[in-house]
Amino acid sequence: MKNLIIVESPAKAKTIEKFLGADYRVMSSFGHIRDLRKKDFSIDVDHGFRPVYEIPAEKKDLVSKLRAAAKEADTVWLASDEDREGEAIAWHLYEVLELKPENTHRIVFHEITKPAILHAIENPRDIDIDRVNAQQARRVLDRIVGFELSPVLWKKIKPALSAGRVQSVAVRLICEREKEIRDFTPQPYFRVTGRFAATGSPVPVKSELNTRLADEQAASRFLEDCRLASFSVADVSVRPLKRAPAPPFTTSTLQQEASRRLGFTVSQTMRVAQQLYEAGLITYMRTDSLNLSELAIKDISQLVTSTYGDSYLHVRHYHTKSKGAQEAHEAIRPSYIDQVSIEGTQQEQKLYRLIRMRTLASQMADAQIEKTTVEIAPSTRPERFVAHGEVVKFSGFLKAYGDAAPDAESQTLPSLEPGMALGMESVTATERFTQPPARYNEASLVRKMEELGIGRPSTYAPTISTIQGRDYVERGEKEGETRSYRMLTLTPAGISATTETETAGSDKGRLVPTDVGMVVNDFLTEYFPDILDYNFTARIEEKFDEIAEGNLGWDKEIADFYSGFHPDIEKTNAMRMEHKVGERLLGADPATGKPVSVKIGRFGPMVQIGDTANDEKPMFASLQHGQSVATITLEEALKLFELPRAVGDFEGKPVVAAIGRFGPYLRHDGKFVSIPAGLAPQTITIEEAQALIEKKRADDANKIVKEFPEMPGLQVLNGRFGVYLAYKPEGAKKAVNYKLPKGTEGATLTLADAQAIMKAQDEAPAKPRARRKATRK
DNA sequence: CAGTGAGCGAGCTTCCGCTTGACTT
Repeated sequence: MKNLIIVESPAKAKTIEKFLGADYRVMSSFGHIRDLRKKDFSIDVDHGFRPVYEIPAEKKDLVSKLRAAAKEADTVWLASDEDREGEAIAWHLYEVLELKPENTHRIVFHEITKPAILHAIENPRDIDIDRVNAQQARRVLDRIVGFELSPVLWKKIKPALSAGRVQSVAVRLICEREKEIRDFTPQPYFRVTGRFAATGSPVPVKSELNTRLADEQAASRFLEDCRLASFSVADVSVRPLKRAPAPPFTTSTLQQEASRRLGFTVSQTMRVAQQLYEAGLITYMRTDSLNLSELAIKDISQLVTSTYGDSYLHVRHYHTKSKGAQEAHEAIRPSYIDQVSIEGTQQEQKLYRLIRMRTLASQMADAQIEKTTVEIAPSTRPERFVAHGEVVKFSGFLKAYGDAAPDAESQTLPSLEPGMALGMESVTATERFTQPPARYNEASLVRKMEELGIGRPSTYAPTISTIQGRDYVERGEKEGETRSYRMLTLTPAGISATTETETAGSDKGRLVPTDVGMVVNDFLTEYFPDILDYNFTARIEEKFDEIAEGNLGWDKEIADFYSGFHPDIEKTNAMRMEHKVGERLLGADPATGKPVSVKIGRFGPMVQIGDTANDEKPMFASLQHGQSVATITLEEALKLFELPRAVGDFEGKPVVAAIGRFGPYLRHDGKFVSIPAGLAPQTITIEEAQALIEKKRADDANKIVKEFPEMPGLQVLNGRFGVYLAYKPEGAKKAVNYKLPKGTEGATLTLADAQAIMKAQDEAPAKPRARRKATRK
C-alpha cells in the first residue's frame, strides 16, 4: 500500500476513498483515540501538569488496525480537522502509531471535494505542536475543574453530583432566569385596538393605539371619548423595507430552527442529521462555520437562476461572528443541491427540506417590502391609532424560505389619504399583563451558550442531556394558571364590559431548575464565582489562542490557573458549614416544638423535624413532585408527615396508606394496591380501602387465563394491554412476554399454538427501540 | 417495585470534546 490517509469520521473516509485511486487507503480514527484516564485525576500536578493518557478499551482494536495499516504504508497522511481538537488527534495518532517523521504528513481540507483533497496533498505541513498544546491546556483545565469541583459537591451537598466549566454555567443560566421569573410581578395595563372602515373598501383597517392605558378607569374613559369621536386619517407614510436571508445552517442554528419549525428536540435533530450525513445527503452536521465551498456556491447559483431567474440570485459569503468558532468544516448544506427530496423517514425528509431551503435562500436576493404606516386620529383625544400594512414588492429569498410564523400583525391596507374620514367598527380595550422573561427551551439555551462561547457543536446536545440526567434541570410540565382579565368593547351599538380568562405561566417543555439544581448553583456561584462567571470560558479561550500562537506556555498557564483555583477548593472543603447548604428553617412543629427545616438530602429534597443536637432521631419526609425547597410552607411540610397513615384493620391486619415511587398506594398483608385518582391516602376510609383490596384480589384471580401442565412456567395472562403469553423457564429470574396475534382467543390456545408464537417472536429481528432518557451510570 | 436520610465509614460518584456503533428491554 502506498498511501494511508486517516480522517476523523468513517463517513468522510468512505467519500474520500471514492475520489482517490487505488494508491490510497482511507481510514478513520473515530474521533480521539486517546484521552486522560477515565477513573482518576491523571494529571501530575507536581511535574508540570503532565497528562497521563490512555487508549480506552473500546479503541484498542481500532488502534491496532491503524497501526498495522500505518506499518504497511509508504506514506501516512494525517487528515484530521484543522481545529484544535483535530490537531491533537493528529498528534496522538503520530505518538500512538509510532509514526516516523520522514513518511508522515499533516494535511487539512475544509471541504470534501476532489480538488480540495488533491490540493491538500500537494501542500502538506508538520503537526502544529503549539496548537496541540492549546488543546492539552483545554483538556487539562476541564479535568481539573470537573474533578476538583465535583467532589466538593459530594461532600457538601449530595453524592454523585457533577460540576464543570460548561454544564455549571448552563445550569446557572436556567437558575437565574427562574429567579427573575419568580421575582417578577405582572403589572396590568390596557391595550387598545381599533377596527375602522374606509368608504368604498371592504377591507377593514386593524390598528393599535400608540400608548397603553394604566387601568380600567382610564380605558373606560377612553372608550367614552371614542364613542363621541369622529375618526380620520392623520398621516400616511410609505417606506421601502429590505429583508436579507439568514446564513446557511450551523449546528446551533439548525437545532434552533428544527425546534421552532419542526418541534424537534436538540438531540433528535442531531440524530436525524447524523442519518442524513451517513447517507451522504448533507455535509457534516457538527460545525460552527457559515462557509460554503466555491463548488457548492456555483451549483446553488445555477439552481437559483434556473428555478427562479437571474433577479433572484445574490451570491453571498458569510463569516462567522460567534465566539470561539473554529471553522473546521463547511456550513451544513445538502451534498447535492439539485436533490429536491430524499427517501427516508418523515423526520429525515423534513430536516433535509429545511436544510436545503435555507441553503438555497442564503444565496438569494433580499426581499423588497413596502411598509405603510397609517395614523388615525380620534377627534376627542390626542392619542393616535396606528395601522401597519405590508406589501411584498419582490419576494426574493422568501420564495424559498419564508417565515415559520408569518407576522400576525401584517395586513394589506386599503388605499388611504390624509384627511380621509373613517368609520369606527369597534374599539377594544383589553387588560394585559407585563410578561416576565421567557424560560429557556433546549434550543434557546444552545443559542445562549453559543453566544457566550460555552460548549462546542459536538457538545450542545450532550450537555443538555447531562444537566437533565443529573436532575439539575427538567422539562416543565405545568400548563400554567388561569387568570381573569377585563375587556371593554365599543361598537356603534355602545360600550360593553366582560371578564375573560386565560392561562399564563406555562412552563411546558421549557427548562426549569430543580431544587438540587438551584442549591448547587447557589453554592457554586457563592464559593467559585470565577468559574461560574459567564465570561470565564471566553477569557481562557484567549489564553488558549495565545498558546496556539506559541506566545504562552501551556503548562505555565495551567499552573497560574491552578494556583488560584486549588486553594479555593481546599478552603471550601475545610469550611464547617453551620447549616447544610440550601437549608431553610420553616418554623416550629406545633405538636413537639421541634424545628422544621427543608434541605437537600442524600436522596433529594426533604423535610426534617428535630435536629441531631438532641438525642432523638429526627423525622424525615421527601418533598413531593411539584414542591420545592424554596417555596414550601410549614403547613405543606407538616402534611408530608401524615403519611404513611394507618387507615384501619381489615381481616385482622392493618391497612396503611402512603405515597410511593409509583404514586399513592395501600399496603395490606404484604401486598400493595394502587389508590386511584379521586381518592387520597390522607383521607381514604377503611371501607374504600377494603373495596380496593377486594377488587385487586378479583383482578389477580382473573389474571391467569390458562396454564399448561405439559410446560410449567408457561401462562396465558390478562394484562394491562390485554391477553399475553408469559414464559418463565425454571430457575429464570424473569419471564419473557410474548404478544398474541390479533384475534387470538387466550382461553382456547393450545400448547402448539403457544410454542409457534414464541418461536416466531424469538426469531424476529429485534426492533430498534427508543433510548431511555439519560440515566446515571 | 412500593423511601431512604445522623452517628462509624469502604468504596463509589465527576470533566469536555472528538467520533460511532454495540448493547439492552
